[in-house]
Amino acid sequence: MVDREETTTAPKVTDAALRPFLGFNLRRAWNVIHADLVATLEPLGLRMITFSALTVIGENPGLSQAQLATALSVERPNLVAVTDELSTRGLVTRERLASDRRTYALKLTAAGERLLARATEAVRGHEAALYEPLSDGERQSLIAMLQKIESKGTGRS
Amino acid sequence: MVDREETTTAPKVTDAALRPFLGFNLRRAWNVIHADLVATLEPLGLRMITFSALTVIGENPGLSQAQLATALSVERPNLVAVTDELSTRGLVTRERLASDRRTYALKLTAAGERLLARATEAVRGHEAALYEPLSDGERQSLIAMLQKIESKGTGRS
DNA sequence: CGAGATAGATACAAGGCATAATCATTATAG
DNA sequence: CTATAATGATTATGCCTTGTATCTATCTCG
Repeated sequence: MVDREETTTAPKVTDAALRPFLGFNLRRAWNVIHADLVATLEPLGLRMITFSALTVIGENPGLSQAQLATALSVERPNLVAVTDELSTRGLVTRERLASDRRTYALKLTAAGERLLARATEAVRGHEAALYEPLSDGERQSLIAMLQKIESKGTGRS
Repeated sequence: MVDREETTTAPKVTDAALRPFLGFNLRRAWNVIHADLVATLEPLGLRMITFSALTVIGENPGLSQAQLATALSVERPNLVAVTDELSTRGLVTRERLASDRRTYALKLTAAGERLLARATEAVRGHEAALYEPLSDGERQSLIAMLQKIESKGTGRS
């Protein structure tokens, strides 16, 4: 076999030049969280978007799909499949408002409440594992810093 | 116009139930950074992936495409279009290695070096604006915490 | 009533990202 | 030395997510 080392130049490839950038580190951390979160929700038959939708509906019963889309920062058309799925699975009810028959009032069913409770617990556990190297104070400060960064933008992706 | 308040139920939709989750805040912060970063690189004719590639090539001259793919956490096939573009634009050279004529040695051209320098400066400015609400110490601690979270994962998305 | 706006839905296009298969080259085994 | 396996680069392909344009039904306002 041939000597793998070039003996003259860099034998290992580094990303040190990208490490000082906040965006790079944020993206990599997101990759880790995302992969773990998907694995956490998959046994419950949920995706990130359906879990988020359940959470916001549970917090704001009776809201419309347009309001939900705004809260989740997704376009209205992309929410249709989500509410269809949640409705078909019997997790959410869509009732027409008497005052405005264009809009739906979204509410969790009893099954939706139960699944949301289970999913919330699962996600808490998932986050606790990722949070593990951080102290309580660090976690709070991390979220606070992320929100400060978020506030610098217009809010849309 | 009609009174927007329902006077009986929640007039505003909140995402307070999602705010305690690290993943939610991270994703929102990423959206802001991503949108601003795209806008920053667009005038230079760069995308995130091409900027990252230029940076890593500049830091590791002579590396192969497989090494670059690993460093950037992208699949090899998806890197072909990137190196094609950089090569066509005269920013990067692809030279066959005499020792192994399968692999390319990627290097920046003089034009590539110049564009990378300009882009790096632009991205630094972009990040400085987003960083603005944070102190120097907070920025270091933020990146350190993100790297701790990243280290909890397997590294793949 | 008629113009304009809004909620939801549909259709469609574009980008990101992963897999499988292919080709050329190199390494390894008999 | 020849056959086989392994690797770098490439192509083709498909999935998933997300955005835009458009349509219908309904509501508000003049």
